[in-house]
Amino acid sequence: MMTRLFLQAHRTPTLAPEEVAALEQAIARTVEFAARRTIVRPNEPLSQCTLLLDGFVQRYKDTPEGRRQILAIHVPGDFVDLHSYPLRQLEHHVAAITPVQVALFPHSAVRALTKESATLTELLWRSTMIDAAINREWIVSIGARPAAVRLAHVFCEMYLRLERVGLADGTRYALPLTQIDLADATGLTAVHANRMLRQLREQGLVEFRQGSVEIFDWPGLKRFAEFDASYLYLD
Amino acid sequence: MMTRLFLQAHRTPTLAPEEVAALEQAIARTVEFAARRTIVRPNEPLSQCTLLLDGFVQRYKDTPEGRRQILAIHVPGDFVDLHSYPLRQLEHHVAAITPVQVALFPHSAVRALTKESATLTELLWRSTMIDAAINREWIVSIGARPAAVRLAHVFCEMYLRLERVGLADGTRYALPLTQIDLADATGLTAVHANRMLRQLREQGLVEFRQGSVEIFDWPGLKRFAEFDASYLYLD
DNA sequence: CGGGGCCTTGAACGTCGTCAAGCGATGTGG
DNA sequence: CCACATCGCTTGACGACGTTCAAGGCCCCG
Repeated sequence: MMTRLFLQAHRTPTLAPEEVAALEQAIARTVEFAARRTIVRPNEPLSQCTLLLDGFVQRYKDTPEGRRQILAIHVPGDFVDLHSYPLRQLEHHVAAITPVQVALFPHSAVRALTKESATLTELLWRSTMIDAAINREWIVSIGARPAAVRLAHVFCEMYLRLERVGLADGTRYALPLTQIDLADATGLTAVHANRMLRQLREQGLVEFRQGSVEIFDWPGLKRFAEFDASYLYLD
Repeated sequence: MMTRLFLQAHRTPTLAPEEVAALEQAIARTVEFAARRTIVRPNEPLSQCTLLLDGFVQRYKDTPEGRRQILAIHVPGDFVDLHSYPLRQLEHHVAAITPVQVALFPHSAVRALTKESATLTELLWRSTMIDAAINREWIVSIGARPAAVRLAHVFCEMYLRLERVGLADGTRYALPLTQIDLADATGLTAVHANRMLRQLREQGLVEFRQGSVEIFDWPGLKRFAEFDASYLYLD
């Protein structure tokens, strides 16, 4: 059951057993990538989609001035580029953060799934729309929240997303990013991200160390981050 | 042909005549809204999608601190909330900017369309993914570009989107926003947006006055904005 | 043992936000 | 028909949040 984590993360709409089977059978093969390896390059014709089975993946763009903006951080159970099915190519990079294992769905198989079942169509489409909802929340964070709040917000979001696929251990979870990654995701410099992380730690809210997060005070962190989970559509 | 502008904006994949007809017949009715009226409220159950026929629409979120972040600006031919079909409710506001006319597609009709044609499914899905690609580019702008460049980038984007649906007159087009709206879209304050607009004007790149934009130097503006249109997927 | 990431901290600077005031246009009610 | 309020635009002065530049430490790896 390669699709187990995906279905655990996306429970609406509910699939019939034969729809689950069809989804499972749409997988052509699995592949592994080493840490920091590129998975998809911008503007190259694509013929398959990538479901993340294990490890962490990022999507990002670089600006001509040499700044990198991370657009999304993906956890196991996420389709990292399902949008390549309707778009046919992507305008951003997709790269492994850690060593990863992925399952590949040929576009032709995705198309076949949409023909077979309107419910399956809805589920796949929905998962790309939740991705977009996360993008929107990041716009709000980067555009309207001060640095420390942005970081706190990321820790809240990643906690819920990882917890949902069974990758949180109480209030602790692995988030194998560098402070540079975190800065590139939140529109900050690494220096300032570092200072804000210290502040969050000293406030007793959350600690980020060596790629892992420990939440000391979940209600306090949520309050500080102005975190409202409705954008994750967990229902 | 209510769907004319939508099909003009989205030419890939190409529909067969009967698919165009099916799309057209999925419209239940048209409705008008006065300027600045709310069209969709967050977290309310939705049963239809809204295609913008005429006028401008914004999507936004408010933070507890009272800052408003605009997430998207929609022009005629845009489906402003097609994502409500798979999501069933939205986590943000949708509101008219100007007086608008919209066409309503019941979710049941959208579902029927996805059953009828995989190509239609792909087209509708694709339009929501282009929306998401625009969200991503806004993340880059807000996260990694200085104020003046952000504004210049918006003017480039809106020019191409409006030009595609025949709403640009040479290098001039209507963009009926206030400076406050522009600031809320770019993560700036109105005061600073005002100063940067003056700078762009004095640099001879672009002028924004009374809800309309005139581009004086398109190549220069594109260069200044680091504008790469591939995220609009115009093919 | 040397080199390169990554993290950490300090100091100085600058972009952008805040506060404040004034202007013109619009609209509403006395 | 005028008085007054409201809204958007504009500009100045000041302050702050975040960046830049710089240096040093730690750790891993070749």
